[in-house]
Amino acid sequence: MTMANERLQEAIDALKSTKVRMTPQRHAILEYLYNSMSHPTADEIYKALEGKFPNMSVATVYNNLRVFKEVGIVKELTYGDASSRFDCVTTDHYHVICSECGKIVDFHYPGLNEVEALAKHVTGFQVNSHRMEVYGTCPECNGSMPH
Amino acid sequence: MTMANERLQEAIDALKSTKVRMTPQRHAILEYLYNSMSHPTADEIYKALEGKFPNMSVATVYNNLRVFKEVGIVKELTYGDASSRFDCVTTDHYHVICSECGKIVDFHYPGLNEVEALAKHVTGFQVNSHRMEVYGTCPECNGSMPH
DNA sequence: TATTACATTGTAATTCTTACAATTAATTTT
DNA sequence: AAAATTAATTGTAAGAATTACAATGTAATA
Ligand SMILES: [Mn+2]
Ligand SMILES: [Mn+2]
Ligand SMILES: [Zn+2]
Ligand SMILES: [Zn+2]
Repeated sequence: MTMANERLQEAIDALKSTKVRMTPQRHAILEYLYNSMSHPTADEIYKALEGKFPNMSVATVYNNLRVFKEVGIVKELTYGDASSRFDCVTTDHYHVICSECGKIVDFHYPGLNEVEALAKHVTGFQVNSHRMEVYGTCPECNGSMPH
Repeated sequence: MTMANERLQEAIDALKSTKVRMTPQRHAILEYLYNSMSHPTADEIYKALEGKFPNMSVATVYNNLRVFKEVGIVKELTYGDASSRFDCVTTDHYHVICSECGKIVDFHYPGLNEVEALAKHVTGFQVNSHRMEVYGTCPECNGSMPH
């Protein structure tokens, strides 16, 4: 069994332990998320599945992504004007985003606990999370790829 | 002369050195930004000025905020679903955001150059910036205020 | 003053997302 | 297995934020 399939199965099991029913659409959306290993938008998922589900509504994609978020098997990455992207890797990690082509690549970094602590100290806030992203250009876009 | 007025004057001078003309609407938007010292939305600015400029269009607010961004005297803070906020402090700083009431408070932290360097190293991206925000609840919202 | 360039206004269009009511499907009860 | 209940899907309308556009207005320049 592939890595992706294994994690997909875990997600399905997580859903089973709630009142959330498994449906063909739901399964397909999850399957797409876990196999793509990218960070697709709702519309990308919708378009990718319209061959298999010609009658599926875009509302179904949004509905289910919300359900998945609530259960905790998907995270939403929000951006300003552009549409949200969805990440089926819910363990802590950060993203590097290409300003040219929009590509998103995961990377890990030992927590920024100090930043949270300092913010708490200087502002008096009760701090519970942070968001961090790095921007730049990917190897394909800055012409530094060997060819 | 107050601090805010001093910085407002600098912004006006910065505009003078370009082809950007000073208009009453422009001046009022800048004045509001520099005096409020908050991080208002386009609509908040629009509403705050409609007494003084009953005929001002919301498009004018957006147009001018774009101009100010291009000149470099204003920064846009983008969020997922919610509307953008605008910051007339363009020097490097981070924000703590209250999840309850939306309040945004500035704080400083010695640059996260290491994070950028690591991201570059592990992803091969040409890195040029990052975004970081801390989330929590403000003293007013978490009931820890003396009263 | 005439010309030109830039700015404002009002409104329509666009994009992403959610709301809603009707229909369909899955689960539970009988 | 049939009936009753509950949840999910669908199609479309509505919402909110932002931008596009054409007409009008104002400032700078010749
Ligand atoms: Mn990711
Ligand atoms: Mn700020
Ligand atoms: Zn790229
Ligand atoms: Zn608060």
